[in-house]
Amino acid sequence: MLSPSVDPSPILNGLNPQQRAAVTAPDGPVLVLAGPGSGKTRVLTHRVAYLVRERGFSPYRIMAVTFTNKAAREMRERLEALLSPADVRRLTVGTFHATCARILRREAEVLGLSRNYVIFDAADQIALIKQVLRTLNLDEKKYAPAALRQAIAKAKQELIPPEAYTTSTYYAEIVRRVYELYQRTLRDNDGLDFADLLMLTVRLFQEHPSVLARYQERYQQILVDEFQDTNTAQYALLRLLGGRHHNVFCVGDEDQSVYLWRGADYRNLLRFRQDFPQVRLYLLEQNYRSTETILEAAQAVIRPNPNRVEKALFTRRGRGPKIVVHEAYNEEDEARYVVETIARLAREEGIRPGECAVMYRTNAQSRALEEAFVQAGMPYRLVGATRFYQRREIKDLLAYLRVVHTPTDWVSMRRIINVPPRGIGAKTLAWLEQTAHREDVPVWTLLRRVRGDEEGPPPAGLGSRARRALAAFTGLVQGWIEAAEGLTVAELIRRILEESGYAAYVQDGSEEGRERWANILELRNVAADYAHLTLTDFLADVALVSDVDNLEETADAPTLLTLHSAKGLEFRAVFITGLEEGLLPHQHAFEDPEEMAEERRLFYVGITRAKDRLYLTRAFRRTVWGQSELTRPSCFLEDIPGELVVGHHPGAGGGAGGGVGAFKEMLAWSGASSRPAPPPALQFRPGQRVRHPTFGEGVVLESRARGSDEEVTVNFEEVGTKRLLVSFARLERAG
DNA sequence: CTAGTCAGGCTTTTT
DNA sequence: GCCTGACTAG
Repeated sequence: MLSPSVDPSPILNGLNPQQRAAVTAPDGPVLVLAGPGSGKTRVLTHRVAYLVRERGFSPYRIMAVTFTNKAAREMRERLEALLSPADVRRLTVGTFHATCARILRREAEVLGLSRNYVIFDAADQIALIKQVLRTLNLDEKKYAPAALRQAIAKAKQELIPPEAYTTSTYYAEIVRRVYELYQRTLRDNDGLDFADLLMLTVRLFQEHPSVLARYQERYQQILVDEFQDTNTAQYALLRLLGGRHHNVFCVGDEDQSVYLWRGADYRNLLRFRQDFPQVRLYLLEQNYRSTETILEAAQAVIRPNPNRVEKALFTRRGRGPKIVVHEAYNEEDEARYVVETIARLAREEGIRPGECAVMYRTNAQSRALEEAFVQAGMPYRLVGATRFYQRREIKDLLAYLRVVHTPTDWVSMRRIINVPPRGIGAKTLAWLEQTAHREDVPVWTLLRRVRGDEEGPPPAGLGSRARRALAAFTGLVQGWIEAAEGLTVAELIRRILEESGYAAYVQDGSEEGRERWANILELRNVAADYAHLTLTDFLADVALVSDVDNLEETADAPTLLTLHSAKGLEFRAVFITGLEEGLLPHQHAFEDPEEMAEERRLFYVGITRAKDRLYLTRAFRRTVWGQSELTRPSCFLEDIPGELVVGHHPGAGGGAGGGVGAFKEMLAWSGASSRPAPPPALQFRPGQRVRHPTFGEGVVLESRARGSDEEVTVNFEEVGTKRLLVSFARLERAG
């Protein structure tokens, strides 16, 4: 293991020549074009370590920008092996958004911004847009808040403020008017949305050259991961910050650009080469992740995309097993196939469930999969969909905290002013909004007048019941504001939960209520973990974390996630489900070749997550909005060479004609006959007593072969009837 | 004012 | 098929 040739620098140990060249690149702009699994993160990390240890840069002068918080955390962890803890702490490592948030907090005054601004996430933005629509007397049925949000975000990403928003259509005129009032209301509430974080930082630097100069001097080395995903604002930021020292080190892969819709522009790769003419180019073509079979399939899938530079990717991992294409009857059958195969992989190939991932195009597809996992009694980890921070109870509690933090935040207050119900209804709300608007004061001021805390015109037009309800609510908030000073965030949460009646409101005795309460306790635990954080910091951090960031590595359970969230991750076995026309590629892509190219890249990202085994599945019938419909295999499947694949390869066309009865379809569905199922010897019999580690003891009701596995139905004493797969559920005979 | 029922729209993808 | 918003009875 010990090599006789002593390498002078441990930082370069174990790097291949291509990686080494990139890591040791001389000063000046650098662009590393890296294929999937080529050790991008490694190169980035080692470059940072190299700059500190070999080139003598202070960690304080280095900024590394990643795409997700998870990537940032991973980078820090890797750096801890190469640098001293003190050095790692002094580095600036984070996402664009988090980094900008910090800069803005520090420089708030220059921009005339409140230092205690609150970050509005997508749901908050929607709520605010709805409020704006009401004020402007616009019908939210006609002007979808989600579409308006998208339009506003797009403008901000392109650094277009409301006053510069030009319009040529009636709809665009509406957008402009909504954007204008949205932005004003946002500021009145001391709020910044995601796009603001970037746009305002760019503006800060553009309009205040002395501030820019300070940051240029501080960050002499800038490193960027996933460069292909930068949008106009982010790129402008890089250009500004790197404008003096030109030491911008970008790593990216245009074939993995999947955020066009979010404003990402892979043409920034070209722009970068124009704006920094002395840029040095490095290629990383060796793939360390996947087998030859998987890598070849991936390249075959991406090749048809126009205007790309072909990379000569290669791997030394050997051929590996073939890719399995599986056609299931419907989405439930597809999900069962996935669960059973994961079980089989664990049994026969030593691939742990935790090393498997199940991917899909849309979040809606996760339901059928989840149900299959639950039925089999197999734990799973779900990324996205019902995101923790988007759950109602979490948003409610955060709204309470925000109100205590900034009582003039009407968007948050509106959310919880009557949750739990305390007699403040629609009429009272309308009165508050109108009066506040008419007198041009925050609602909070009005509330204080109602309670008599503040001098002002008497509140006319309020009934005595409403008045009492409002005064009581104001008293609660006032109490928390006063208490907040001396309390940790966790203690404040405890008090709010109790005094607001929210605890009792959630714990209504139902199963759902228990779950919600558990989520609330989890948030309180998060707060307790960060006991040193002030309420301001806590709220800021919470708004910027996403689900992938908190992916626990420990539990041995498969991960369910969208293809988008899969970026940057790797798994021994990957299942890509729903390979159907209209789903992958998605319906929206058919009119626009650009979008179609992005769908292809998305599929490419999915394939290249797999190290050893790749499964591509589809359902012959799929339920869309409660209607079961026939599907057609994804056109992408045809691009994978037949010799890389076993199983059902399209070409003969799976879709049966219309007017065929369900029974005939079942026969026509080739998967039905081609599934070999040698029934295993059954281990359990009805009547037997069994024990399960989490469900406790129970009696077997039924046991039957399911594929190559055994499915047992058990009536547990504590939790009732469950269906379990023997290979997963750690079921023992008892009694 | 609340709690219940019902109709209609909805699904890309996320920092 | 699920969630949101509108409507209705108490």
